[in-house]
Amino acid sequence: MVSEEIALRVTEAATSLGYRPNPIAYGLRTNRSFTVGVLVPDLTNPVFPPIMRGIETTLEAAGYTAILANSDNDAARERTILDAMRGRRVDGLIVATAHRDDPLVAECLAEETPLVLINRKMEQGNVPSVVNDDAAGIAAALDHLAALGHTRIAHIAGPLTLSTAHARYHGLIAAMKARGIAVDETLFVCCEIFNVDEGRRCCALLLDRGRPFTAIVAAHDLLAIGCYETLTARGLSCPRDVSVTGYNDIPLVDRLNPPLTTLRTPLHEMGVEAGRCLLERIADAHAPAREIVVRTELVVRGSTAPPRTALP
Amino acid sequence: MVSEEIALRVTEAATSLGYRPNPIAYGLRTNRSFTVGVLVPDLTNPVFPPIMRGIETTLEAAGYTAILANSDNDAARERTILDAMRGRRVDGLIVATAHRDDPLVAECLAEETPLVLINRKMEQGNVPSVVNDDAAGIAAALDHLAALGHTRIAHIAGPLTLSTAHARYHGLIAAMKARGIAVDETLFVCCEIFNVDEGRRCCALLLDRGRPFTAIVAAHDLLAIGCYETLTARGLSCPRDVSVTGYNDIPLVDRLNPPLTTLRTPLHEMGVEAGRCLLERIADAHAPAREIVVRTELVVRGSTAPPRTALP
DNA sequence: ATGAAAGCGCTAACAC
DNA sequence: GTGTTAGCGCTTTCAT
Repeated sequence: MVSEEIALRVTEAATSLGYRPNPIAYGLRTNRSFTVGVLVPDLTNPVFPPIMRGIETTLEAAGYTAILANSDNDAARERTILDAMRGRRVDGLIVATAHRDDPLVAECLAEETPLVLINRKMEQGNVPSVVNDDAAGIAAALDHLAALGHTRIAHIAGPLTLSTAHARYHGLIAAMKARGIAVDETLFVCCEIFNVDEGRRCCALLLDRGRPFTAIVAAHDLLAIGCYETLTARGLSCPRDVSVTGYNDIPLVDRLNPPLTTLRTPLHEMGVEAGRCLLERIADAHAPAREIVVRTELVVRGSTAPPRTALP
Repeated sequence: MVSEEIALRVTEAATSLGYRPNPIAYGLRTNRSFTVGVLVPDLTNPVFPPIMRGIETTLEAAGYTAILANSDNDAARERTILDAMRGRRVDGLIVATAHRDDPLVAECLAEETPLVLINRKMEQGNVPSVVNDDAAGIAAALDHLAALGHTRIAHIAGPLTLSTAHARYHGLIAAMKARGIAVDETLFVCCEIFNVDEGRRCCALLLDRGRPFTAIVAAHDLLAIGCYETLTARGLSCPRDVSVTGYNDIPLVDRLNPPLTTLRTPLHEMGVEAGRCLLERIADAHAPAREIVVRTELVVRGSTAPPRTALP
């Protein structure tokens, strides 16, 4: 309607004058912030940075930015953060802290805040989520150990209120049963958090129980590293005395002594999918809640070997 | 002026009705977003998560939230991100990607955007920054190696456009001179990025030059890890044939084979300080630009030992 | 089709 | 002091 040239000159003038459309004003009017909240337990856990980058990749392309917060596994903090994020009018939420039955998530859902769980899923409620195939992953670890000849297998599980921990725990039991391996629940212990200290503590607990075992399936690489330490402290050698497997294949575990046999999860890809899934929900709050399951791959390294003799 | 009870009832009613002050409207009116932008090269580099957490700690207490972006060391991306952040009307910027002479930073400064550099500083321009004492750190590494008896010492530096790399490079040379150790610049090589691949490549380069050395001072832990790999690949042993030191003490380097001798930098604290410093600048854009220098501590582990014989 | 005006939720400036 | 109003920069609605 107006000449091309004029249009161009106007645009030029605008930029040269330093004009930038103000997203705050835009947001006020349209009631959107083009911001999404990402809630993780602790960014320092090496699984989260790649996930964050994946999320960023997707969101950025769609003009969204992420605001990140760490809950440190503290429900009160989680509540504060979630409130603050909703107060800031985030357009959606990506939550990596959810428990299998999480009132905070339920609340967000009730308020119709678009929400996607990552590395977590809800027991019920039809919440979109991105997870890896925990049962298959843990079964692969078990298969590997069984093939090496292990039959007395211990498990350090995560807190069973977390879906991943729950799925790995029950997946392992199911896999053991399927393969005719005796399930001795005194060889199963649950940690409180996925970190090295807890791995150390749980491994000691296992050893102190006095029931013989030749392998430990840990529900997280950091737990496996804790096992390394306790084993060393007790004068035991991995893999000679005890084989250990981890979960997630975080950076540098391939260079530990011994290199850790673990399950590789495509963390970046999970982040990408979570972002995509959230954008879908933002576009249509009543879109069907998809559950995206990514593949997990066993990476065999030096921490697993045939059993020498049952311990202790 | 109005009765306590009424006031309480009003507040109650407000919350029960789900009222939340709208920060978007607030921001539109006051021209503040209570948001700061944090720009890092790559969150996946283990130095950044603790820094982020430190930043978060400070900002959160002051009611600010951080939006994070990764530049992947790409100047064009950096520009896009910075534009996007300023477009979003961030109240300030924390930048970990700056070069010693960075036009983008200069531009932000010219626009009077409050800005703090972290783990970087500018050659000139009086920009507030939080850094560790690179010269002292690298000198501590050198002292340690010298005390072990090393005299032929190689250095894998970072890109010299980065202030940390620059300070470590020149700090090392100064320290060598001060101790009467011959400075052979053919034993110095600069990498392009701080990562394992570059460490591998640079170590190979050093070996291929054919000048004998018994120790490598790497400007980053990831570079040191790359050295491990090349040394192993060439049939050399660390620390028997070559001692290696890193920088930053990132997680798990204490559990490598051998455990890495490195310099511990208080990353979380640096984040906290950067946040604090930025808040100061936001409160008063013309506050004096402080340069905060945190202490660095040498952590001696298994990757350094007395020299056996000069290589190759 | 095009242009004018109202209003998003809040605060700051202004009268009273 | 206290209550009212204008207006932040944008979109959307409503006249024209």
